[in-house]
Amino acid sequence: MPDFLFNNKLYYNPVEFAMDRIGGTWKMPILWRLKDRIMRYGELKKDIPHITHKMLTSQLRELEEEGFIVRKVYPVVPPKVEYSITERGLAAIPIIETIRNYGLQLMEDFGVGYKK
Amino acid sequence: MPDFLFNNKLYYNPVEFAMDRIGGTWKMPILWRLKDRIMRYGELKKDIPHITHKMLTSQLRELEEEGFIVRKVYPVVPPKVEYSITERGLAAIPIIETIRNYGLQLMEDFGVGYKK
DNA sequence: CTGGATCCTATCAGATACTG
DNA sequence: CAGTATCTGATAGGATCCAG
Repeated sequence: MPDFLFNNKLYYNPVEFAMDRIGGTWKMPILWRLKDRIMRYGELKKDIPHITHKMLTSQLRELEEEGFIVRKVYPVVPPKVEYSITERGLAAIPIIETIRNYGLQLMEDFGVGYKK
Repeated sequence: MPDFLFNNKLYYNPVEFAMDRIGGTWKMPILWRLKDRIMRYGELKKDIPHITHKMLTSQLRELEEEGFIVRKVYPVVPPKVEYSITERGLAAIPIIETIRNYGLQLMEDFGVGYKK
């Protein structure tokens, strides 16, 4: 598997490419919540624990630019913006589920307990 | 899904936990190469393009500490060290394969070509 | 041959303040 | 309500040098 370029960045393998699109701390949690419904910015913010305003905004921008979600702005006051998932975004859902199940299995293997 | 602690680090979900174990640029490439054979340090170094001495060493240490690989030292001069995969490491292989296939699919979807 | 330590840089991500 | 800008600390990763 040779190296390849995408957006002027050098990748060494397909795993790295995939993780650059949907990896990081927040992209999967966002896609997961949009998988079966449209949500407004504020809803996402309330629904995803710990995420900061800045991170939510920037991650939504990147997911939109790369075609995983769609942003729809209603020209009203106060502003209303809705986010929905695309075909490309939906294709990522089974992968997220797979990784999530593996994570649960690993947690059990490591004997990880929940914080009270 | 509540938060939980592992090694004094706070995790928000199982995906994050999994990616902290086998994510990053180098851990999957290393596990992948050990999946069906024992390899020496120098072999891994030669076989994984772009990896630096420091990163190979540190990633091997972490994978060993968390039980994904085993390190066997032969007390000879010059030193000989062999790395092999464990049951826990083998359990990660299908996940890596899944992500890899998804990455290939995404690359096609994005029309990514190879660097000559 | 294998490994450790040091220094340096780029990027990531949190906090905060400001805007229409 | 949603978004932008700036500052700053934390972390990942590369280059290089020394050691048994």
